[in-house]
Amino acid sequence: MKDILEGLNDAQRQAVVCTDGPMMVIAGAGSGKTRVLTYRIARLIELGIDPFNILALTFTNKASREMNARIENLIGSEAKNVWMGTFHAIFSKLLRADGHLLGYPSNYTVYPTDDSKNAIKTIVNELELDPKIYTTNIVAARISAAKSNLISAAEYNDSPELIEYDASGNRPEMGRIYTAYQKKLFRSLAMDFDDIIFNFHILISNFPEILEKYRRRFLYILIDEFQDTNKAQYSIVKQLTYPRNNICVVGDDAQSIYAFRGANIGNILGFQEDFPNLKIFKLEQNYRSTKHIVEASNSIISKNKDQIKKDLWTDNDDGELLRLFQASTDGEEASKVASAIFEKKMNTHAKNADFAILYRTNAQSRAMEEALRRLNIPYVIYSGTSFYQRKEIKDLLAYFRLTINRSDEEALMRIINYPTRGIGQTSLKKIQNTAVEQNISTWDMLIKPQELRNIGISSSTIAKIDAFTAMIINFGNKAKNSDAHTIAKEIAAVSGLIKLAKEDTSPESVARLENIEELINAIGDFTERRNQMIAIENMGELNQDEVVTLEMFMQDVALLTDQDTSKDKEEDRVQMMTIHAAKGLEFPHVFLVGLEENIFPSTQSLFSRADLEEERRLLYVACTRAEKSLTISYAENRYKWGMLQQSEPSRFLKDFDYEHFSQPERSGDRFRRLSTPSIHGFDAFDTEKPYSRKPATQTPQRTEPASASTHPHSPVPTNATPTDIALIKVNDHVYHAKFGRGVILRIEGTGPNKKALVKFEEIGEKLLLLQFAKLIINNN
DNA sequence: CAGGTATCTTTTTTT
DNA sequence: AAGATACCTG
Repeated sequence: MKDILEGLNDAQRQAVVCTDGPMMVIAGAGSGKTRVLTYRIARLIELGIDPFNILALTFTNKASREMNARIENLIGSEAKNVWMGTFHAIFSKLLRADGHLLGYPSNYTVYPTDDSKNAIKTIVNELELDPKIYTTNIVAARISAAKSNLISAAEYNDSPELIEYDASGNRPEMGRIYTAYQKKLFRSLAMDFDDIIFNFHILISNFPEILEKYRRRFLYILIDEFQDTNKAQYSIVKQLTYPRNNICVVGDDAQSIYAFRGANIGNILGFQEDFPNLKIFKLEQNYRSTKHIVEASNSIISKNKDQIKKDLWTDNDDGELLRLFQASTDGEEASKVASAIFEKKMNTHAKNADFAILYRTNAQSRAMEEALRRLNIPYVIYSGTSFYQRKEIKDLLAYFRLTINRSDEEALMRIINYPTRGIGQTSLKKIQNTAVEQNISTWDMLIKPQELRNIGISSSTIAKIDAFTAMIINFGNKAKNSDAHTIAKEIAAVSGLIKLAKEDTSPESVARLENIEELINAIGDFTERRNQMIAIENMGELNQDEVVTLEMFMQDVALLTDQDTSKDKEEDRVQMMTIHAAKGLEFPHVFLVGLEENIFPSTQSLFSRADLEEERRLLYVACTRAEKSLTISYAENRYKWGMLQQSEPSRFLKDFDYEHFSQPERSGDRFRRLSTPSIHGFDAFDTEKPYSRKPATQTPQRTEPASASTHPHSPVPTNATPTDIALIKVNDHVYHAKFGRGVILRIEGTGPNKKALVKFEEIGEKLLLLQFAKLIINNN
């Protein structure tokens, strides 16, 4: 026990020692929060708490794996028995056990985002609604928000507020779509990500005996990144921990970056009200970064209004000054980053893995990749879900999914005619419609030849359908008794997917084949690992009944988003990822690229202070990842959708305290640009300015675009409808914009930099780069 | 019904 | 620039 407490500072130790009752740790960036969590769990176990009674919830698989490893380091293999995982991983597992009470079998499918969006698209189609109004993304976001806030489809349709909201947004049918969507999911015996949380909440709310069971099981509950929990998650945890209230939450409001997913910062603020005898600990000493980095980061976050007062400090050295540079294009930015890494490696003998390149959006990785490759610097991209989103992988997974759950409609539709086997759109549409009418799954229709004949499917088509269903049934029978690796290989071959990939000899197709092989290998690894675990549990005796099935693999797969696919683990590579993915991680040298308006902050966050503050917290997260050095950059021009577009430096750059920066590399003149107010009209709603700070370099000077009179235009009145849509008329083209009702006042500039000054009722004037405007404005 | 070509749409962020 | 989709032809 002594050992465990050693090496902790006072605040950390107090938090670790306090084992019972509700407690909250407000932990600044790099203050040893994971340390507190892992030591606390280790201590609980040493005090004699059964690890099976401890529930530790995280937000990423990566975080839970790391924590598990660290606990194992402290106390050995008992750590494995802790219930540790993401909210989704843990509750989906529990739903496999008890979901039958809600009508879900244990082999229900988890729909990845793509599939739920596809289902929504189908529904909008079926209900004959306008897909331009009911766009998949908007509908998906509404449904997701509803579930995160524990609003069922029925409640949604009963809520005057929501009805009013949707009506005023010109989307009165939203509730109907939600209802149809849930019905469709249930018919497919599928849940989307939000359903996992939502349904588990229903389960414990409607079945007291189940709630009681879990209350007795989870005597101690710990939550990492508490600031990222949404209402549904919080409600579950609150119920589970009652009446013992042995709950420990760890978080940092300054690092809340998942509001878009329903994360509710109010959970942190309200926690104290829910647990009056709460003990609060603050970790404010940063062990990770140099003084310059900590202080520069503080200067950023201090510009936010909504925050819990905190004073992050460090005892570490001043370290290097931060660097900021400008490049003329995204390509040049990438080359500069690559050469900087190259040089630093030469000068300091740093390893590749000491470097991280962070960006706001995944799309920015490409330029970086090319530059690194040119200099032969090895890299790895942590791009969340990308492997599982490749077409060939989704195809093969769809075969697996259908093998396990034949009601899985998205999987069925994806592969019933892929590779092509002569089952066409028209027949399928007919079959699907009939299935919907009879409220059975499409699969159940497919296996009724008589019914198919009745609705006019030709006998040759029926024969093809029979062959297909027979194949899947055959897979299903074999999958029950053979191990995952064997059946996976068989499915890949028999389905014809491998043959299809081999027919084509293009490099892309070769890559596809490799991906298929990689997935199959991953399943092989999985099978082996599980077999070993089973063998250990059985003391080496191999029990014939215990086969590692494909179903076991598939239960994990939808929830894996990290790169969990075995390949090249600890190799020495430069790491590239989005800032979101970097949360919780640290790197000696960080390059933060693309600090430009409309990227960072993102276009979609420009119109509310809350969104803008979330972007600023994201910047704070990015900066605090760095241990020794931090280099920030932006490009003046950037390729977007294949077009070179002008970019402006991010407004956030002027939030930094420049005494922590070295002089820009060539001319002092560059800082001047930083203070250029990026967009007219921002002032109209920017309640945060004026910022009271003295720039290290000279005072901002507006570099105004070409005079307004270049292209005199009479105001174009809008047909403003009571929606959030503006009509913008430019050169005889009429566009719909999503900024609110507006009128174009004038056009400025020419060529690629042409801008329109638009007056919006809600937010005042805004200068839209027309090229850019085209992107966010749908042509009517 | 399949395969080709022309046109359109897309980008926040993640479980 | 790339992937999805709509349309067209055999």
